[in-house]
Amino acid sequence: MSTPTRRRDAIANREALLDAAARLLRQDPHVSLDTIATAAGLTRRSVYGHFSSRGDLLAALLDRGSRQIAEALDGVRDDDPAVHLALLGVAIWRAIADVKLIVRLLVSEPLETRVDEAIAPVRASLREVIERGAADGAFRSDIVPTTLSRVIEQAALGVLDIAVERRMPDEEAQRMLSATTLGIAGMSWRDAQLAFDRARAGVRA
Amino acid sequence: MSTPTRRRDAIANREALLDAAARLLRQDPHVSLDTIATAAGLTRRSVYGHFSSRGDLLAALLDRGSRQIAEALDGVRDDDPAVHLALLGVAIWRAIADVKLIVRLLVSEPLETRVDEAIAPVRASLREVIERGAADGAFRSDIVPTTLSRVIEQAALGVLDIAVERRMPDEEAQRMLSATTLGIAGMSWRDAQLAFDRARAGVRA
DNA sequence: ATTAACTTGCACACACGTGTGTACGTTAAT
DNA sequence: ATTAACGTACACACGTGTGTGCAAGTTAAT
Repeated sequence: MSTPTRRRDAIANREALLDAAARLLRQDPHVSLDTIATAAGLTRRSVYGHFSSRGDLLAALLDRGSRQIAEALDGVRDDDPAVHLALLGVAIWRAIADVKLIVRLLVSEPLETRVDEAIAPVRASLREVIERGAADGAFRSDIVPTTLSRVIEQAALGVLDIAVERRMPDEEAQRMLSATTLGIAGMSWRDAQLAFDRARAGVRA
Repeated sequence: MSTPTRRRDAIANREALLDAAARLLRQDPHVSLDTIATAAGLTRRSVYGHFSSRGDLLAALLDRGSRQIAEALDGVRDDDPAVHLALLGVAIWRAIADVKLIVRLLVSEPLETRVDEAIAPVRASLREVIERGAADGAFRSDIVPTTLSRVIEQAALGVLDIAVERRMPDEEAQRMLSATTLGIAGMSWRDAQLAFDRARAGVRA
């Protein structure tokens, strides 16, 4: 038989490991496999039944995250740069949870190139909208788009930290994310609010 | 003699250790004492001549940082909340470099209470100016000051990361810091620019 | 020049994390 | 009910980091 006959409790455990890893790595990028395994209801030994090494687990986490991001990125497009940026925040809000920690791993793990690959589409989308907004006067033009998008990205991760830490409801987290990104982009908070509302209206429709 | 006759190369080495620790811990909160010692031009063994343990070194770093912050905080005051916030960023730019990493250690090290104590004055000052700005209409009022100041704090740390990583000149880093903080606070980027320029003029005078 | 402070180099014990092996239970498949 | 997949419990080797002891060297003091 060519069927590897994967048992369904096994794939559930694999997901549980990835979930636990995502949650714990967010707090400390150096959590031990033992901690992760225990949190997932397994033993450290059995982790190696799913992943050949620690790095392999991280790589799997990265894959899952980037796939989620790619999905979230679909359908995000608007002629108004402000609305577009707000949409970007809303769309990514859930997807980025896993990838957030992966950015943190940039320093400590030897996965830099793969991480860059995974985040590249988001960065590209962000830079594009920043440039467009600067061109039509909605966003600031005193900071080069490359730098500005990095700052926005970093700040957005910070907001996510706070949102997670305070267990904010989705709506509030999204509003905060939009307030932060649009604010750094250069908009006054009243204009940013309008853009966010228009973005939500568009999503709902 | 009650004089412990501290040798001046010893106190220089102690400073070198703290400097190296500040620089390296910023990149990775788990750097080994060996790495730190070598970067400071010493041996791991001799570290224990200055600090009784790893935690003791971190505590010393924390003390130095909070003292620097307290100094930087003096003389930061302005009737215009926007100018005040911009001034805060400029004043803290250098001082916060050491403390930034200490915030990161919040997770992994058992220094939480001391860290909170060290940062408390900054947070208080930040919250005060946020409230004042919201009251007079310069800043946003759709987010509670407590949350807003946390977001600004987090974003400012992110900007510092980028500034350090890109080796930005002081002037640019300060401008970016002000652009970020004032932007999240709710100002349009043109208004924020004006406030920043006024802040710099005041500092220069 | 002599003393005391400081640093070095080596040694060791200890804790913790990773990766692997093996025998023995459990659980999902057919 | 039987089989194969999966998990557990114990084991070990290996690497890395911490904290300590001690003898010998180097450097700043007086």
